[in-house]
Amino acid sequence: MATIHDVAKLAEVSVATVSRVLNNRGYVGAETRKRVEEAIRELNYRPNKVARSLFKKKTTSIGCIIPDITNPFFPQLVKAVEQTLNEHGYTVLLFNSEDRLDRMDQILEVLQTEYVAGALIVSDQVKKKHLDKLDIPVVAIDKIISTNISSVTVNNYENAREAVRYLVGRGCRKIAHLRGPVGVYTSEERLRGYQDEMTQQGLPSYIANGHYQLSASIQATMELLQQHPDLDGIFAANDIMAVGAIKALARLGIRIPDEIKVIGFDGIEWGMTITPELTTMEQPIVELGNKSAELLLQIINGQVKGPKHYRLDAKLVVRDST
Amino acid sequence: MATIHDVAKLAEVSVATVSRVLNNRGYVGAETRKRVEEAIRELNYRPNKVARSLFKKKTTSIGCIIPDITNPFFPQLVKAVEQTLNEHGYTVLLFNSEDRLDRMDQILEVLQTEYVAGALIVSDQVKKKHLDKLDIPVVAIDKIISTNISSVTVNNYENAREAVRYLVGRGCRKIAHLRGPVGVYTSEERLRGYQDEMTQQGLPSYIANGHYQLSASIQATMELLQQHPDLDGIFAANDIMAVGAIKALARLGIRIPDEIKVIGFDGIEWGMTITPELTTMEQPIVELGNKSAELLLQIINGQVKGPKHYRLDAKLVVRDST
DNA sequence: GTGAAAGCGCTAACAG
DNA sequence: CTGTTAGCGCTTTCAC
Repeated sequence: MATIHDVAKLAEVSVATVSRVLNNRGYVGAETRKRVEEAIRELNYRPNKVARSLFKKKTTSIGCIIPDITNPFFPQLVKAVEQTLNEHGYTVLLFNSEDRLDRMDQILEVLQTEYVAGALIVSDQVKKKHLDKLDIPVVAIDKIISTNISSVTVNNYENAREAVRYLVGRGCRKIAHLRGPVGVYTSEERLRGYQDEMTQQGLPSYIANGHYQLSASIQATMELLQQHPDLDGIFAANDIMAVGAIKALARLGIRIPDEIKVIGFDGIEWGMTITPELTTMEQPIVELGNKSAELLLQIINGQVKGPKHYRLDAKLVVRDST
Repeated sequence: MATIHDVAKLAEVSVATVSRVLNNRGYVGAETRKRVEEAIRELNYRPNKVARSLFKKKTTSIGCIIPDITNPFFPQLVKAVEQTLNEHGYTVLLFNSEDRLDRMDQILEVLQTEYVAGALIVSDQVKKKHLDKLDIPVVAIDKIISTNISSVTVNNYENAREAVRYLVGRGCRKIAHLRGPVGVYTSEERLRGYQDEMTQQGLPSYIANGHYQLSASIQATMELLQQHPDLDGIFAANDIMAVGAIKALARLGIRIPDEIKVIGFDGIEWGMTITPELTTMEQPIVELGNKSAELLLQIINGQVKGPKHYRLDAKLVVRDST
């Protein structure tokens, strides 16, 4: 690998001049610039990022922390994030935290000593105090960590109400909710949306916990129907649980959507592969990823002052389960 | 952030001594060591990785290049890789290449200038010559790039034959193969396995291309059955296509497994959520990821000389589709 | 306009 | 056993 010195020697200038043309900063004579560019090409020179980082105390890597890479929602998100970041010359350092605080502490320390330029965090466990130690720009995705930490989230509450309203509009009156795990931001918001809408509609609530998981939701659905055989609608807080519900209903021999209608939340591809295909509130995952990455970049470049909070909307996608 | 100088000053020693206790290299008096450790703790000092990397010309990041993060197979792989690597103090730099060569060139250059310690690559496009430029250790996963580049793969050929044999054992005689994309290593190997086994069994072959994709495989299955209504078995080269086949069969009103049996290849969770649940050749994904990461680490640490090639076996998992 | 030189934080000879 | 020193490759004052 050629260094800046090699280029300087070949172009018969000082390293300072090479650095100037590299960064397009300061005055450089047209003649000189040409000679330098020539030398760069000839040596196939690429500036060493590590050396640059040491001086700048900042790399072009962005830490991206997600709780569970095997949940299909996150890879899609990461893909969008990665795409935007790569376009701007940044690189993604990926961390799978399992949303465990001890892992998180480790990760945050790594981010610090690796001089990452910023971090994108999806976590229910991280609180403001954890982030206070580190002084790099952060954007929270999908959950709000604190009002003074920027975020891009989905309108879980309102969109959940919309899902319920849709079911009501399709004639459902006894609608159960398969809720996600306790303490998880999105899960609590969707639950709140369900409850408020049911109350406003003057309808009774039936709630079971499916923990955002397949097997748990199958179990939960079974129990729900045992206790309330006359349910005519299920609003699952995510698609995986909706798939579980449909699986349980199939086992019980209950016809969808005739006897009972099912709607999910997320919009993962998976929902389209089952029979009947799943109606769902589709999250704008790509937009969520792009927007978060762009916002972070803006903060890094100082193009934006205080914390910003964006809220995107999920969109109803009607398929065969309703 | 405290630097090594701060520690040295507080402990009243030179930076060299601090460096020695940090790296556990060279002689350090017991008394001195204690004072240094004390100072480190007091200042909550963490060595700066970037500075260290600049000197060593090597970071503790490992580049991980995968073709498609939205294919559930890869996130599972990345998770296993990440886990092993993190345990050893390494960090994952993730790149989604779409398996496009132009992206790949960019990525390889980044790996170079970022001083990554090594790379894990899943790609059908990358050839030996691309990797020759860069002189960092590489392990190819899931595909063999060249005999002198280490690899960890799955026994696609033999395991495909096993899948076919199983179908034959269950009484199938007219077995079609939904093949993956042309030119993709795993896809070609599985196709070869299918063909050889069918020939040996003295059975006729029926092949359609599902491109490893859901929609394409639905289409392909429809056409297959239109031309050969008497098929009694389908071996799909991956689970996604198997899911597509099952979906197509459902539309055609063909009963599984009574009229036709379906087996996939991969073992992704998805296969368990559809009805009927999918029989498949389950790949040892976690082992694949762990093994690759370990091998790479060994190469990095010089614990292993020439290129090594490991081949793991997929395992038959019988569920309801056969 | 351009160059010399200091320094980012760390490691590894080389002395002593 | 411990300290001094010279860089790793780059950027940025500060002179000229």
